[in-house]
Amino acid sequence: MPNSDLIAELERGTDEILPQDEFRKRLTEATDSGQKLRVKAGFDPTAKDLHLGHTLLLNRLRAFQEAGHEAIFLIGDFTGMIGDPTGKNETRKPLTREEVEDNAQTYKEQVFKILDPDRTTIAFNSHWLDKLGAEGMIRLAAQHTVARMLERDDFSKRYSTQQPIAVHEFLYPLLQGYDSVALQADVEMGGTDQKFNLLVGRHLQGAFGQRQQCIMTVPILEGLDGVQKMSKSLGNYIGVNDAPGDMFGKIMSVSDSLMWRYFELLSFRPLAELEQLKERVAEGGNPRDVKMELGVELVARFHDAGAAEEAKSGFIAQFSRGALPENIPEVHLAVGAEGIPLFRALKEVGLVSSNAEGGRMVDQRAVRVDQERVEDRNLMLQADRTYLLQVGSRRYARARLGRAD
RNA sequence: GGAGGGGUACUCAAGUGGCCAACGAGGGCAGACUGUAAAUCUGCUGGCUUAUGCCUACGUAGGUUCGAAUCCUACCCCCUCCA
Repeated sequence: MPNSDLIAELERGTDEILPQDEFRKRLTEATDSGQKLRVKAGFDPTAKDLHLGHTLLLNRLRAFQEAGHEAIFLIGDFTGMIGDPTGKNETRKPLTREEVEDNAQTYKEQVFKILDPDRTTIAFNSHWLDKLGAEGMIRLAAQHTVARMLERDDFSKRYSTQQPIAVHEFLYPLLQGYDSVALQADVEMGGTDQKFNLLVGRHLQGAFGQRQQCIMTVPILEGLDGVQKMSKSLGNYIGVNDAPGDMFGKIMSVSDSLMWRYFELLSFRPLAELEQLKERVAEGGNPRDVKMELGVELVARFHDAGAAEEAKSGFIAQFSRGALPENIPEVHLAVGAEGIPLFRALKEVGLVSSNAEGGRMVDQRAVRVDQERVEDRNLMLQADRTYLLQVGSRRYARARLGRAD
């Protein structure tokens, strides 16, 4: 019989567990009989870089691992070629075998920052889906009805707003569900947006005469904007591979209300401790300082404690005291004897994407040269000199001007 | 297969012969204010430097016209209803 602390730890940060009493029952059974639960979480190999949103799931998986259960990290190399229909109307280009393997490799490196490699089973669903064949596919498709497919929130929404739905998109939930059959999963977890797919897996296991998996959903983490879900394509993410300074900076740029959300979902601190932090702020403590603690915790998790402290002090130096960042990229430019106008140099150095934008930035008083604000876009930068160029408060470059002739 | 609706910039969305590089909103970027906060306010948000200029861009390809996102023709794609 697992104690209630363990159950709470496994269920921490989840959105829904269906059916919950069955889950607890199976957990008890497994503990009593010394059996391991097979806990599956699938990942689409199209996204190469994991971000903090993905880690919510990994944290749960790790909790199961620590409780002695079997974590199955499923790489959807086959299903990735379809692409989960998440409302984007762009068609995904199929990945080649090499790309999939390449992505899988990158995955592993990132995933094992959280999971214990010795206790993780990695599976590729092409293993069994390649062999399924047209006949198997049709048998599979016969297990579900169009009406039930259309129940999926995403499909019904698109259907009613006259967005296209391709037939093959219906196959995705079926295939993902079949993964659970092939793996004989006891528990499957995913984001709340996966609920439908997870339930299809449960349904299919029943159809194939298996004991049906329990499903566990974790919340979708909001991105840096605090509104949309964290995703790479929206550019509002914190990647697990982000450099310590970037990671820290991104966390600091988050709004205070989002900070609490991040604390709740990402921090490993006990809930009681979070209450204390909230109290501290309520009593007049600066939320910024609390945010720094979150930054330190997360940077330490994905890098190490030393990097975390460095990121923090670097941040304070740069933004609170206005010092220059440490690693300013240096770019060599070859210019004529007359030099180069500022707006053009900004483009050449890569700080802006076009000459026109460079000019605009200067006009908007966003540009500094050697730390002095410049308002003349035509300012000539001389050859044989080095200038520190700055656009806004985050974009820096050192331009070393050599002679072209 | 038939009938109808639709395809405009990062997204949504106006525009139905010149005043359109294209209203507006969102997003993004920048400035002010700050805690690199958030919220708010302001500006910008095709390219070529410096041009009453040129090029690229309103699904694709042609055409009409002094002039087209707007009109015509063909084609492609999406949606709805009918079969």
